Amino acid sequence: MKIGELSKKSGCTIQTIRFYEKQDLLEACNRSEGNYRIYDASSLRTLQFIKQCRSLGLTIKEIKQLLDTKRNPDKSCFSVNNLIQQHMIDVTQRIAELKQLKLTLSEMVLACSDNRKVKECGVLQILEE
Amino acid sequence: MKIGELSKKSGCTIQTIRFYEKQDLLEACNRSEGNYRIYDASSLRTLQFIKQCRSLGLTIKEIKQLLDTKRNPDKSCFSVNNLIQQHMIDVTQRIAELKQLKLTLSEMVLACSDNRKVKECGVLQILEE
DNA sequence: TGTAAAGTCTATACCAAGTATAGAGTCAAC
DNA sequence: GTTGACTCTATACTTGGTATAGACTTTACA
Repeated sequence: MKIGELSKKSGCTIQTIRFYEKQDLLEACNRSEGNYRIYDASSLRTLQFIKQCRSLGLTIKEIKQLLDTKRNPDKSCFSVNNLIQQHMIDVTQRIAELKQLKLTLSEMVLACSDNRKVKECGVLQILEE
Repeated sequence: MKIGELSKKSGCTIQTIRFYEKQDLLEACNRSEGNYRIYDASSLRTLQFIKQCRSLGLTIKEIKQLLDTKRNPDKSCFSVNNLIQQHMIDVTQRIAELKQLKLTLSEMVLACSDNRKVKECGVLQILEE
């Protein structure tokens, strides 16, 4: 299949597919006579894997490591578990930060009301502290 | 004061201060004979305000709007309240997304254990679904 | 007074993970 | 034969900084 079809089947844009190839996430595929990229089912599976990983927030570098790991089926999967666990710790940490931020923002919302003037604005006063 | 002192007092790096100036967040300040930037207490206050806003996750564009608004003390502060409320909605939304992500990640962690081989890895199996 | 070190200047490149565009070539249908 | 859809490469742009090179200014010390 050509890149347009792969794009539709995977839900990635054409640009993104080419971008992943340049980043060595997707290996360079065969080309048609007219220099069009020709993909097969395996390309689609890899792309879906990449997309899944990206939706978890893994970086391209991390996904590259996962893809490398997958090429050695008999090695230990420790690094995979480790990556996911560390990522979960990071996400947990980020949630905590955002919750604190939300608290701060809610205090700011309470500190003012519409119909005030800028010079009386409770939000700005907090921001100037 | 020169930029190094402003940097220490504000906690922003020298590069960041110059970056904010280029982005029109900090207005161009006076220069010494040797072309060094010379700041005063008002620059420091503005910079602290910017830093505070950035710590809330406001974008440079949004901060610029706030600074513009501050220049008209007698106008309504509606836009300020609106900005913060919308930002809180976004943060709330992001927290929900991250919580869902954390759930997914925790399922993945449970799906595997160390000491498995790559071809048996529960995490990779989920990622390949 | 000379010089070395510290501070500052501008301009440019880099990061992540794409997105957007221009300008050219290819392919299929009518 | 030509129109339109598709694809190609290369390049620039996004965000919020960070890092660097190479030059200039100022300060400290002998």
